[in-house]
Amino acid sequence: MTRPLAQNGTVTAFLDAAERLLIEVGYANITTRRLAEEAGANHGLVHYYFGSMEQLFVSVLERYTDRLITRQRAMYAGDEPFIEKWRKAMSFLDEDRQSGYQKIWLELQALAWNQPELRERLAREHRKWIATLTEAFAPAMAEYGLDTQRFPVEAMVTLVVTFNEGIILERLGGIDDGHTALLAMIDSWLVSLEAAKCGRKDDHDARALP
Amino acid sequence: MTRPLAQNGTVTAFLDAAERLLIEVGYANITTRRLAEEAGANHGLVHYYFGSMEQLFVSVLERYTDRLITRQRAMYAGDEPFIEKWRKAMSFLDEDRQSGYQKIWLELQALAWNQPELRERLAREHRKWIATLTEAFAPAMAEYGLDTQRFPVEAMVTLVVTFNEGIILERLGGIDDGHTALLAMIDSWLVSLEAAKCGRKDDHDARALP
DNA sequence: AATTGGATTAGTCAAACGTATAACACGACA
DNA sequence: TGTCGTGTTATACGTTTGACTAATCCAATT
Repeated sequence: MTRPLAQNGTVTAFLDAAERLLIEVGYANITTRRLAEEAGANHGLVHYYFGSMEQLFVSVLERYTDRLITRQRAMYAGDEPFIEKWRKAMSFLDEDRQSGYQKIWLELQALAWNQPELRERLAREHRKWIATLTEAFAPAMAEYGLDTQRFPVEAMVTLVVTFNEGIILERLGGIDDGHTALLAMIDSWLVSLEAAKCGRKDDHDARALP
Repeated sequence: MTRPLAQNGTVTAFLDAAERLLIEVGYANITTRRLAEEAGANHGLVHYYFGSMEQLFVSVLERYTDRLITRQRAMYAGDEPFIEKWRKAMSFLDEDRQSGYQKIWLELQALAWNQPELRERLAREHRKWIATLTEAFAPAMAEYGLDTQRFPVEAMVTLVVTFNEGIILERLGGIDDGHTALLAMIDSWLVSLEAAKCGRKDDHDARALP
C-alpha cells in the first residue's frame, strides 16, 4: 500500500532533501510541504511513498546508518598499525562536522528521544558500532601490552565512544575549547605506546594511567 | 511591556510545566495551549508573560542553569579529598537521570542547535562549567603528582566533560552498556592514585596512561 | 491504437497552531 | 464609594499543519 518500490529518483530526492533540511533547520521545523519543496516534488508524495513523516525519518535513519557502518567496518579492517586507524577516525570527526553529517545524526537522536521506535533502531546501530570498535581495540591493547585487568577493553571502548559523542555534541553547540588539546594528548600517548612496543623487552612502565 | 514582574505563582507554574513537558514529550511537541493546560493556566498568558515560546524557553534555560552552577560550585568548594568529590559528581549522574533533569538539558541543547540566541547562552554556561572543573582538577592533579606536561589539565578536563556528556547522551537513547565498567575503572584508578599519594617518596610509576 | 497501472498533480478538509484583543475580576488606593 | 491597574479569561482571526482523494499524466504493454 504505502512505500512502493523506489526505482525512480523521487524517493531518493526526498531522503536527500530530508538530510539537507535536518542540517539546515532541524527535525522540528520540517513539514511535508517544506520537504517537498526542497525535494522539488509534490507534497502529496510524502504520504504516497512513506505514509507519514515519522516513517520517512525512519528511512532516513536506515540509509544513514548503512553508509556509516560500512565506512567504519572498512576502516578498521585495514592492515595499518592501530595509530593510523585512530588518526583516520579522528579525521572523520572533522570531515563529518563540516559536511553536516553529525548534525543529521544528532537530530535523529533528538527525534528518537521522544519516539520509541526510532530509539530502538538507533540503539541497535550503536551496538554495532561498539562491536566494531571492540574488535579493533582488543588486539591493539594486547599488542601495546596494556593491563586489561586494570583497564578492561569494554571500559576503554566506552571511554572512547562517549568522549567522541561528547565532542560532537559540544561542537554542534558551538564549543571547541579543549578538543585540540585532548586529541593531541591522546595522539602523543599512542605514539609513546607505539615506540614502547618496538623497543620493549619486558618492562611495563607505560601501562598505568596517569 | 512583556514579562511583567513575577510576584505571583503563574510564571513559576509555566516554567515548572515547561520542564515537565520537556521531559515527557520534548520541545518540538510543546505548544502554548498544551503548556497552559499543564500549568493550569490560560493559554493567553504565555504571550502575556513571555511574549513568545522562544522567550519562555530562554527563561527555562536561565532558571535551570542557575540551579546547576550553584550545585556544581558548592560541591567542588568542599574540603573533602578529590575522590570524594568525584564520587559525588558521579552520583549526580544517576540522580539527574532519574529525575529527568538531563532530559531537560539535552532538549534545550537540541533546541539551541537551530536557535543562535539560545546557543550562545548555552555556550556561556558551558564555559562556566569548564572553569569550575578546571579549578578543582588543577590542584588535584598536582596533589596526585601527575605529569601535566604529558597530560595537560585542559585536556583532562575536556576528556572528563566530554565522556560525561557522551554518557548522558547514550543513556537518554536507552543505552547503558559499558558505563558501569568505565566508571569502575576510573574509580579504582583514583583509589590507586590516592594510595600512591600517601605512600609516595619520589617514584612516579603511576603517572603514565596505559 | 487501445489499455493499463504506477507516478504525479492540484485541491480539499478538519484540526491545531501562534497571536491578538476585548472584556472581566478584584484588591489597592484615593 | 469610585477609580485604577494588574492578573486573568474567553474568544476570535488568519495561517499552517498532516492527512487524504479525485483527477490527470505518461510510459510500457497488449
